[in-house]
Amino acid sequence: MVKNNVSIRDIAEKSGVSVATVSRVINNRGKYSKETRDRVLKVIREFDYTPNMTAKALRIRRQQAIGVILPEVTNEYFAAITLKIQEQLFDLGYITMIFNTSYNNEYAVRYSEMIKAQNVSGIICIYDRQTDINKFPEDIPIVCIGYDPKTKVKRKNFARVYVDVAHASWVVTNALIAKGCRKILYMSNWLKKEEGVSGRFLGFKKAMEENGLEIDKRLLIDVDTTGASSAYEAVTRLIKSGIEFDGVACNSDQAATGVIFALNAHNINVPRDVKVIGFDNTAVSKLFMPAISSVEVRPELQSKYAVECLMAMINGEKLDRHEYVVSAEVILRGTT
Amino acid sequence: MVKNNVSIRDIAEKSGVSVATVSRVINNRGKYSKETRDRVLKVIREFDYTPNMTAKALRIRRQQAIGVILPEVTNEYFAAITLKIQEQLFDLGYITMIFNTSYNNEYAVRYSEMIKAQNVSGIICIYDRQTDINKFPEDIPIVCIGYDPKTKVKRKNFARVYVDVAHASWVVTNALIAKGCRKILYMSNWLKKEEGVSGRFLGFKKAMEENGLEIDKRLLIDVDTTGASSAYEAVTRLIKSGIEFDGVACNSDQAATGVIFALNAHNINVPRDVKVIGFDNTAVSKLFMPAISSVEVRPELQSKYAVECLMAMINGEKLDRHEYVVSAEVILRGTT
DNA sequence: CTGAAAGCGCTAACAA
DNA sequence: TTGTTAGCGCTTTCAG
Repeated sequence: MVKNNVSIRDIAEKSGVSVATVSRVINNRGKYSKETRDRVLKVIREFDYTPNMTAKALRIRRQQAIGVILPEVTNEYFAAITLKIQEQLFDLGYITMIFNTSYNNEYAVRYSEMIKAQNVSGIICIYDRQTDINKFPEDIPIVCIGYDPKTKVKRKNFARVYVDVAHASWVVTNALIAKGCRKILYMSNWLKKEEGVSGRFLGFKKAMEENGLEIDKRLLIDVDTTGASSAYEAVTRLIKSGIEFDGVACNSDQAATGVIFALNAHNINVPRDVKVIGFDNTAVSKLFMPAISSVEVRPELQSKYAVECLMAMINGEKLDRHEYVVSAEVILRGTT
Repeated sequence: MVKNNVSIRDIAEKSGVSVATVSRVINNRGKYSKETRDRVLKVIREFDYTPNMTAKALRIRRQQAIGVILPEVTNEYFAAITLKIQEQLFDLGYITMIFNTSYNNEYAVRYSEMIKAQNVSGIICIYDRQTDINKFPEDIPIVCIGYDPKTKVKRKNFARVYVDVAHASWVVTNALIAKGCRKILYMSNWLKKEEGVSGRFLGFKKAMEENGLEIDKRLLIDVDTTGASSAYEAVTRLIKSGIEFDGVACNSDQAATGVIFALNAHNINVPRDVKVIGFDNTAVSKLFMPAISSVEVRPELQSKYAVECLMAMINGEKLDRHEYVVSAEVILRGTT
């Protein structure tokens, strides 16, 4: 059982050296003989001493802690990133503090106060299109995951990592076309925005054009893709109104399940009659039978980049670049 | 943009009072006139001052922070609890630090060091049958979620909240029986343990006995229920060997999907021929069509209890009880 | 009602 | 190579 009361002074006394020396030993700062080192280390072990990080933080004006701001941990993709971040940070001796914004910028603003008060060393923000990162303390390094590369950011100490969605979408569309699809249903919950800026639609458009295929406006569906029901209804409507399609590119696996159920309900076979691809390669895509084709966005790689460049900024290293893009991979399974 | 440099001394100077008074005002400690209060508050706002929590933590020997130890945030149920905990703690002015054990007690032990070093005010441990809570600093209040009530714990400052799984299982079994099931398949990934201690099997057994039904040993299935495939294979084997059953009680929704797919593959209709109930009421149960009947274990209520009694312990209040049990609710949907 | 001052545990500049 | 000491920003006792 860990005790909570022995301080650096106790260790200094017990090992017959000064606190400065103990501090040096603890932090591997050199300037001590091997003998002192061993003696101090022995006493530390003996008394089961753990340096008080609060005191250290106060002194060096930095907590060995990182704030992770994300919409909701309950989102599988965000959770996967958060898990990996925490693991990596732990190995580096950092604590992970989490803050769920629930897609509400008000929250994010209040969090930023707390984060400042905590003297965290850095922030990782999993972007939700709502959080205004300009509200965060300017001297704290911050990296955004999923932050739209087109958004201009003025602050120093900033980097972003994001998925090359345009390319992923291009690959998805090409995969569908290669499987014989000609009339592809494009489903998104951000269609209006995407048509303007987002890469996902651009990749789709490019692939269609390159293959000499027309985009049927009626097959551009803008629904809530965080669940299955809206997708189910949308597809049902389409079927009933006799609009034909032979491939579906969804921006979530949940939507893909809705699409598949709707097709099945009308005796349209997947993948024979219609091929379907989801997004994020979540658990449900593997749970399904046939397993749903999807897009792997490599949360562990995103976390890796994020932590690496955050640490670089914290350690005052010059970043060779401020944008890390991870390319997604299309996983073809039973629904194509 | 939040600045990071103004201290309590600055506020004291600017408002012409001592730091002691500023401190009193900040913490609503009384002993100041309304005028001083207003003046101080005005200056605080003006300078956008946020008290340095690290300094405070050092002084009062407690961080306004709670450590949440859990197997993995990627588990939907754990994530739901974590999300709610973080929200509540934030409202109470506490930071949430997370630690994923990955079901590995080694990790948990190393976390306990870090937690001690951080002077957290309390710990919430979402139990995974692996973590040894005796390894945690003895003076820090701790509440375990899901901790088996039969496990003896000696430490002070300890409370647990758990689901009455026995009752939930009893209700599930009764629901299946009420729907006409007689040969019920009981699926678990902890069968051996359950037959000994766990309440889940007890509830099943009780309901069967009360209804004069025999438990068919061949219908007690012990497989990995964290995914769908093991359940799929187990059910397929059962069908092939001609062992009949008309109801399935799973301990996860993932397993339930595997069961349903296996049945469908053999043209066995759900719910007509076989009724299926999952567990945890996760997203996939609602995604499915027909939606999968499941058991709602109220993560938000579990979080609420956990945070409440943790706060009580932190504030030195005497707990009226050390066990909080939340009763689960069976949600009947399309598969029954 | 208000202020002076000690000190939480640590780091780092400076002295030896 | 080692020690002394100031001070990080805050709370709290004690004196007024």
